Amino acid sequence: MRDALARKHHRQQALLRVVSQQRLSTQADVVRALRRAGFAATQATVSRDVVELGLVKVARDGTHAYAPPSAAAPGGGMERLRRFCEDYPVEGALATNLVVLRSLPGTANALAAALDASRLDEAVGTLAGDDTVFIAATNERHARALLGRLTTFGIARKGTK
Amino acid sequence: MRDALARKHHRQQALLRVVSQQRLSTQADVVRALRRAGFAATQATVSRDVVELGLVKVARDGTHAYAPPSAAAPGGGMERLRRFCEDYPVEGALATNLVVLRSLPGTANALAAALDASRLDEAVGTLAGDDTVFIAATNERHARALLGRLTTFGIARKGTK
DNA sequence: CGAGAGACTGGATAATTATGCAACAAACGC
DNA sequence: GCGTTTGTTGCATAATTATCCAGTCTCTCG
Repeated sequence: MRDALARKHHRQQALLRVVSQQRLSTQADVVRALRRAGFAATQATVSRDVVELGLVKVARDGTHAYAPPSAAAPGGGMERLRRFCEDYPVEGALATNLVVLRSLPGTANALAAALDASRLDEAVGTLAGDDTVFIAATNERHARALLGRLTTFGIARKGTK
Repeated sequence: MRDALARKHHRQQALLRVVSQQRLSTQADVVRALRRAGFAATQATVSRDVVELGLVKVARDGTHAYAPPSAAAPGGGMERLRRFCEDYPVEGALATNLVVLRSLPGTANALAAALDASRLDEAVGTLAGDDTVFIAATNERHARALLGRLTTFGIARKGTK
């Protein structure tokens, strides 16, 4: 399944790119743009990606267009998290409404700080130990969504569910 | 037609208000919220208002919700606060008679200054740290009212509401 | 005053988006 | 290995949103 995960990640990256560059007013447009970029996906998949990436559909000058989340546009605090995940191997697991992340010993606080700076909507609070971070979500559904978003930063899903 | 114009304006104001205060995930929800606020309108009209006001439908926490773009109604010396909230994501929470706001690291003082300049009646005093601002109200009732007003500026309510 | 233009709205419906379901692939535990 | 669990996707379709069109109201001009 590593294949599928990698494909998904690449597709979502491409998705962010095309929506920020072009004016795409429907998901069908997005599908076409992705196809031109070499990614095959259906409208259903795009719809799910939109949720996971937190994209918005804005109404502007009488028309509509998809856009990246405003927080991500000005290079919001998420850049730090992204860099962290590039520098260190981080694994994420689900425990009901809790997302449990494990990184290298001594780096948990830095990771938690980066998470806080990212202002992830689903996160109610974070708690860091030495190499482990707990992220509390309001419920299992949100925790699941949160972990999904984190994988877009390069965090690897770990079993133990 | 003066009537119709005024009605439209009032409705759109109410629309901005309900959308920034509640989590409305469909236009049908919006219609119901408006009706509770004393405004009759159909989904078709709401759809048009959404375009006119530049509202966005954001995907968050795995669900969807309408939100103000970053523009809202006019105010007094509150313009600075409004602009601040447009530029930075600010979250507000309630702690008895205290309103706790969190913004991006290093911006708390600017936020507090903007709050002071707004001369909010309910605020007895403000105290800024690095990314957090405390606003003291005389009592819980006032704190609650204050947070409600702040949400009309685009400050997101944090916590179970 | 009556005709015409322009603004706003709702009903009906076309267009678009979200989701239940099933299929399949990978990872885990035994 | 083999059964179980989790994750991703497409298809079909339900749910939601945008828009066409007609009706009403008001203002303006002749």
